[in-house]
Parts: sequence; C-alpha cells; structure tokens
Amino acid sequence: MLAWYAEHARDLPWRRPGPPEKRAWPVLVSEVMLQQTPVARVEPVWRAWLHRWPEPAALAAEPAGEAVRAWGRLGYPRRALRLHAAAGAVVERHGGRVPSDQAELRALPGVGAYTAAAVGAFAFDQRVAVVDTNVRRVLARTVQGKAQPAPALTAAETALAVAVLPEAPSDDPVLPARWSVAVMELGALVCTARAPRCGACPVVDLCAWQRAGAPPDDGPARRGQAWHGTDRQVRGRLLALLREAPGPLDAAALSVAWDDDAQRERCLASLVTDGLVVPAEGGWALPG
DNA sequence: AAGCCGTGGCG
DNA sequence: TCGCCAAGGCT
Repeated sequence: MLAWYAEHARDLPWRRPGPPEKRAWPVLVSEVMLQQTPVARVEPVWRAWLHRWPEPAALAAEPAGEAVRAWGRLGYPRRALRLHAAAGAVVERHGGRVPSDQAELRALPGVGAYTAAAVGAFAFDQRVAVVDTNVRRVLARTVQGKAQPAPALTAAETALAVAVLPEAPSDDPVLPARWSVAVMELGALVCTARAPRCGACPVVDLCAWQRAGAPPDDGPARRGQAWHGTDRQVRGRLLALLREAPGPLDAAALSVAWDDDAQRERCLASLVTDGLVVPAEGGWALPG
C-alpha cells in the first residue's frame, strides 16, 4: 500500500511538504472544502482562499459574507460559515494557530471526527485513524469482503480502521500518517465506488471481496437524496443570486429564484436563520 | 438517529 | 437521460 502510494499519489497543493504549523491551516481549509465535494472542484477555490487568507487571522478579520462569496459553487455553503467561525475560534482560543489536539480540533465549528483526524494525520503526522468514505470502502472490500460499506459509519468500522493502523517504526514516525493517506488515495483512485480498477490494485491478491468473487452489494438499497423542488434547490438559487450581487437584493430581485412564493420565503427565512443571509437596507444580503 | 444541507460530472 | 456519487457535519 505504501509503495503504491509513493508511486501514484496525486500532487495536490495541500499535500506540499513543510512544518506542521505551516501546513495545518491549508490542510484544514482543504478538508472542509473536500467534505462531499470532489478534488477537481475544490482545487481552484482552495488556491484562491489560501492566497487571500494565508492564515486563520486573515479570514477571521473579514465578514462571514466574504467567506460565503469566496466559497463560490462548492456547495453546502454553511461550510464556509463554519470555516469562518473556526478561524475566529482559532484566533480567540489558540493564538491564531490551528490546534493539533484532537479534542480541540473537534471543538472547532465544522470539524467532526473525520476532519479532526485528517488534520491530525495530514498536517501533524499523528497516528490517528482517518475514516472517510474512501477508507470505509477499501476496508469493506479488502477486509470485510463486502462490495460497499454500511450506509452509515458504524463503531465496528472505526474499530477496524484503528486495528489496521500500523504502529510507527522507530526510524519512521510518520509511517502511520502515510498509511492513512495511502488508504484514502487508493479508495479515491483505484478502489472506487462505481467501477473499481482491481487490475491496478496493489492489494488485489489479499482482497477478501475479490477472493469471494466480487459479490454485489447485499445491503439495503441506498436512499437517494431528492433534489428537484426541494428547499435545498431553492436555497441554492437564492444564495447564488446573492453571491453574484454586489449589494443587497430586494424581494422582487429574489423572486426570480423560485415561483412558489411560500416556499421561496420559507427558504429565505431559513437562510437567515442559518446566518448565510442577513436583512439589509433595501432587502437581503450576505452577512457583512 | 434519520434527515437535512449544494453542486456538477460521469457512467 | 438520470440516478449515483464526491476527503461529512449537525441536529
């Protein structure tokens, strides 16, 4: 696995070498952006963010609306709000430095079990189990012999990820962190959800799923998320208008986002509740 | 603890 | 075409 990673790892900008205290902020930003969003879409936005806000204090000094606008079309814009709030917390509680402690990371807005582990491993080289959808899929196949992991993360999966996490040899303390990123990368590039490239897999010979003849998923059918006509679609349209506008938009300007008045107004109210939109002189705007 | 929360590319 | 899926978190 490690040899495969050494040869095939993508050259992603947030992976560039450097001291942990320099990597932590870029890694944190990348990890939040990568929550449910593909690498290709994240990369240009990440570059713009890091250029504009090279450290947490720079972001914290600006209004949350700037973070939302710079988020662009990455989706789930509450992440932008949380990242802005996390920057503020880093400044207030940690002197402007992203903490390395797992509990302190978890206490930051938008940082859950995965992201805290990812920052710990990828920025601070910690030996922590990083369990994302890629890792879950790789372990489900190679160890559990299943086509797909369970719909939701289970305690057993976390325990399995901990169990397979290698110990650090005395001459290579970073090996466990490298293992974590290697498993993720394998899931992203080879052991993919749709059409896994098992012919290119370095561990195909010991993969339980392959040995079992690659049986199809036997779990319950996954519930696809509805989209058309949902509040998410309406909220997305409203926020897209506000992102592009230089200033506040009035009710008439926002009405083009959606025909159904009641649903549109409900969604606008929910955006206000979330803090993504604020009432402003002459209508509504991103939080200034 | 299910359900909600964006967006766009791909098979 | 259209459902699936992409480095989850929060309530």
